[in-house]
Amino acid sequence: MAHDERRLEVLRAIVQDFVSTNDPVGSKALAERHDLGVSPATIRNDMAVLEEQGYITQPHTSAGRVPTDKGYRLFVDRLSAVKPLSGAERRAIERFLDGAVDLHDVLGRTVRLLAQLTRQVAVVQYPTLSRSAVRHLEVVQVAASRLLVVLITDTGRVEQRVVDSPVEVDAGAVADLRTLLNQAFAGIKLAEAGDKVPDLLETAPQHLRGLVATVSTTLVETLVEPSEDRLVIGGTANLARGSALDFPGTMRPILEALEEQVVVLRLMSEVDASTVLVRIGEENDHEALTGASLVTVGYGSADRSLGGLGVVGPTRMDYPGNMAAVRAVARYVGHLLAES
Amino acid sequence: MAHDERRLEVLRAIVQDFVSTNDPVGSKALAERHDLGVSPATIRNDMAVLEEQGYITQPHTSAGRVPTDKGYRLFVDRLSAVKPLSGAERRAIERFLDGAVDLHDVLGRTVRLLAQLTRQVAVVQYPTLSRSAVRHLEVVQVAASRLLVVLITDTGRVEQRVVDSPVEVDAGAVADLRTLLNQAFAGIKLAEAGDKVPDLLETAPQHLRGLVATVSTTLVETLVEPSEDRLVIGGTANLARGSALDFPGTMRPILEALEEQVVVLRLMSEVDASTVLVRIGEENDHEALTGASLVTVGYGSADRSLGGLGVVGPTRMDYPGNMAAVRAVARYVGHLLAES
DNA sequence: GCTGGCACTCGCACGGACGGAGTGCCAGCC
DNA sequence: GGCTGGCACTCCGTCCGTGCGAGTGCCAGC
Repeated sequence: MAHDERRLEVLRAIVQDFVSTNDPVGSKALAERHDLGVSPATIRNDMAVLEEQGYITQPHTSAGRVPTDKGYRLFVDRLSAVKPLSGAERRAIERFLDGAVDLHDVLGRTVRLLAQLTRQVAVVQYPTLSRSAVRHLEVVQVAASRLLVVLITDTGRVEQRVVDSPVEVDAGAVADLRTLLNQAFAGIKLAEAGDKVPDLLETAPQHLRGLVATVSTTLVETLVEPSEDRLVIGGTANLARGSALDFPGTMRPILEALEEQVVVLRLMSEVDASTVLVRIGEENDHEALTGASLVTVGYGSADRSLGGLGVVGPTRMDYPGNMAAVRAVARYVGHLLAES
Repeated sequence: MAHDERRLEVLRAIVQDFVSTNDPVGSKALAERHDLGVSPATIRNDMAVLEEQGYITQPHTSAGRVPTDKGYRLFVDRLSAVKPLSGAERRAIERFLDGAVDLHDVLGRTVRLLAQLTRQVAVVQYPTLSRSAVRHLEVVQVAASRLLVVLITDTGRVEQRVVDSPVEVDAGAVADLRTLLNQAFAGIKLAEAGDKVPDLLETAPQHLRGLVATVSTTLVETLVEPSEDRLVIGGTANLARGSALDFPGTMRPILEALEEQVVVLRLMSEVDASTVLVRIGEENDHEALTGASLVTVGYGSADRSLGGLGVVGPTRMDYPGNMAAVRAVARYVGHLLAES
């Protein structure tokens, strides 16, 4: 069994060296840079086995070895210790995020912070609407038969919809509508808001029914759609850093996938706040991302995940470091949003 | 003078050919592809003059000529006819933008549309806050001494601020505060909101003064800052399209400048709705953008510019096409926002 | 089961040769 | 005076052959 253990040690060394140098790593360099206690020849044997098992591969005969996706996976699952953040990094997180004036600002700072800490592309999801609850609904009249309805959630999101009323409305009707909507929906999770509509319609006074029906169905329909979930993306310049080195093809499909927010949103839908989720290369369903890795986690309080955040980078990334950064930032953002 | 005219014609041909092929263009190819009515030898003479005047240059001896920034400038100013959009493009604009549910959606669609039409990076600015007027202010209590103030502008922007009150407030105070704020600020341009604060404080009942002061100064201070103006950016994948071909250095500084929204916002501050503004290469103050060109224009109604939008791309871009697209989109967005 | 040695493979960098595209200039022509 | 065809020249990009170095696999020995 000592064999197996050393072999894993060799794999770890290969991953670490390759991540830091971006050169295929050979047996000699490995023996020099790591205290494996054996000679290059022995390492070569181990490498041959690792290659046969599919954990590493050589770009061409007589080049060093490079980890495969499977190799990275093993590394992440069994070989990487959680790397604690440095004090400076912790302080940076606080300094960066404190003083944000609103949700937009918090998430904007978060994405910049993450991009800076990890030197990767960072992605932050707005708190999911369907899991948010209504804090307040505001109705503003913008024209005789046109209303602007503003939804404020308990997570700080503010959404607006313009609704055309079937009939002209006056100030009194607007006030009544506001009261009715708030009575019906305040404190209710958006995912469950639809269930309240029948009740609401019943209690509404006759002359307001049409208006209430229009407004409430518009709200429920357009706000619960997952496409309404939003993303903030930052640090795309980091993609261009190693460009040719990191992404053998081009980085274009990745940029496209990021702009196609739906793709990333689907990935985000799987996160939860307790574990950092790592997807490596081919593990990604989406074709454009098969050359990339994602490190994601949910943020929010213990009992309630608000949304996800994470980073996207080459498979050749510093997994322990990125996992630590993503987790730390998510925790801090979770606290921040729980407070407000 | 016939000389001069033909020389300009040669410059136009060079720009057009170079934009479409990305190869330095030689005298022979020019004579073949354009009806200039003279032989390559003559064209060579003209090219020598154009080069001496600084409109074109050769990457190296015995390569074709390439337009300089100055050459593009002349082309844009005197040689390019406004290229009308095709019917399909016009229809695309309408199809793409109609059906947007709110401001966020309108601008998101706009940026995607522009990126698609021009195949460049597109940038759209949110309606400037300082030029917007207050439509409504809403106050929601989130804790004993913490209020959420929501500002709705006549351009459809919704901004929120959390304000910590110096004293605990009750529901009545919140309602009074709401009324006071709306009385004071409704219809007022944000840029002038600061002037109203003293009046407001005077008319406020004694027991609300502290609260009103805190809230109104927070609003005025944080909302009038130009940094509060926002940008939507899209089509960054287009940067990667020609990458090495279009941007000799890397595209990284450009991505960085785009993320550094302040840079672009400053550029946007100069636009107005009547003329399309083109900045070519070195004409850009910002160093990272000296290899790029910007085509921008303001959007809004005739009497009032709300914000700017435009595209960023290599100096080697289709200026007439991009100018036409940018202008058409800006017009349509202007109408759309004027309605709501 | 580990190690040192050795032959082998292969990619890459270097350098010279070649071809092609394009130019500038000049003499002649309209 | 201006345009044109011809010509010599320049220089880039490509291709090919060589040498070098890194790295491997295998084998015999400890």
